[in-house]
Amino acid sequence: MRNAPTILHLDMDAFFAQAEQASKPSLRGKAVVVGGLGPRGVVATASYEARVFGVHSAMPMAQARRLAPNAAYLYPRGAFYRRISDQVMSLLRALSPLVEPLSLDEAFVDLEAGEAAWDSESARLAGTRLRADIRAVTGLTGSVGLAASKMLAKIASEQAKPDGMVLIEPGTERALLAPMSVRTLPGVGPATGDHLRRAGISTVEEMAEAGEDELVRLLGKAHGHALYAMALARDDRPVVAERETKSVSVEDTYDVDIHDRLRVELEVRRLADRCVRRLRGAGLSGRTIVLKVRRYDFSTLTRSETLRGPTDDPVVVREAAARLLDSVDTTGGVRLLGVGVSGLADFTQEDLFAQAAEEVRAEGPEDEVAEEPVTAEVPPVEHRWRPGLDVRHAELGHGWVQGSGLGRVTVRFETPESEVGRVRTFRIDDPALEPADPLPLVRRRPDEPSAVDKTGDVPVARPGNSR
DNA sequence: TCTGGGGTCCTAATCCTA
DNA sequence: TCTGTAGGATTAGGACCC
Repeated sequence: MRNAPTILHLDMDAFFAQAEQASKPSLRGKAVVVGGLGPRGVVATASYEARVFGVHSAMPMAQARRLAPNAAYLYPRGAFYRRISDQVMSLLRALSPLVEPLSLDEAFVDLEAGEAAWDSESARLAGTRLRADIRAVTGLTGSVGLAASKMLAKIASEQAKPDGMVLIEPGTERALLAPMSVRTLPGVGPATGDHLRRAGISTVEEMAEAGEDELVRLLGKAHGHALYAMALARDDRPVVAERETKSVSVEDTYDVDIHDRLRVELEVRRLADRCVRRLRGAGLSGRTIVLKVRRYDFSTLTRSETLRGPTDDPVVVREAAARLLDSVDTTGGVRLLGVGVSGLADFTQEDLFAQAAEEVRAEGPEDEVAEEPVTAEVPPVEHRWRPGLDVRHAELGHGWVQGSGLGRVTVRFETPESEVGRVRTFRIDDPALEPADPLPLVRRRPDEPSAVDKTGDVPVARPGNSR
């Protein structure tokens, strides 16, 4: 492990919720919950104002609504968040070539590799500048952790939240970790946490005292060794810039359980097509097809089949998924279906099954179905006016959907840079109203110096919308 | 109103093959 | 040809992460 705190972990604060608040002035300072709004949705992100009511990620949306009935509930806008994420990641890559994104809103940066920092002093400076740059470019706040290892940098950013920075001085790590809950360590979730607690181990110190052999006995070889090292604050994992994809999958949870076997088969076909579209979009093909079924009682099973060679042929994936479904009993109903492909290759090999399917197709008339093109799915009408979506009205300009139902849609007309806007209600088929792209959160004038300018001073952060 | 979606990694059983 | 075995590949499930 290095002896300078030059690994940086960035974590955007309540990212989705904060982005929505920055985008919609009327939501600033208010409880905002982003997630699935259907009957089986869960919370993706809750703003800090919503967390006061006990709402947190992964909580069933129904429970969140009971706890915070007056919060704003919004659908996630993935493309919008991705755009902001790209801006943030660019700022990180300006610091170092070694940037490891963990998700849209989190990443590790090896500052030493980028010669952006070499000791505590320079690391602190880099972190401070980065936070200011993120604020200037995106209008949002992120928290920064600095330490000599990934694990500690992540723990530091957790402590820094929201909108802060924490640096863990080398040498102080073990003392800092000792009193913390075992759940602080990466890789200790609910199951492992319970397991350890039943063995009388609840703090990191107790873990270290238990010893490596005992942890291996309790948790298995890989997990035991890894967690013992973590408990001693030993973590040599490097920051890895390019992690290649190992699998591609899609899944859907249905609002009500599906009982009809034909409908189940139809859904599996659609999922297979969607999965292949994603696979091809990434320029990949794969050998192993996986079917996932979650039954009415939440029991989950997977079935997989490995082909002789990689494929990205929708017909081949559809047929494999259908074969796998044959071995699954779906009486009683299913709540979720999923199709995935693993064993990926970044080339597309003409595989034998695809060839066979091609030959059959050339002959029989029943291949109308197999010929069905892999087309984009058109969203159902009721999803056009999802809460949170940006819209544009011919006369009233830019706004967002506050709610819809009973043939009406309620729109608030405001933009990231405007005052809190007014609300108007329209018929859902009003021709003056159409979906719109999100507006940028920070408008950059052409003459404004770039926030990434290395020689310039730290840009002045914009006022407002901190969370 | 119980429990999303997209991933990764590990383990253990079983099967195949040398 | 029969038998035993070691090791890799496949399969299924679970834990964890954001």
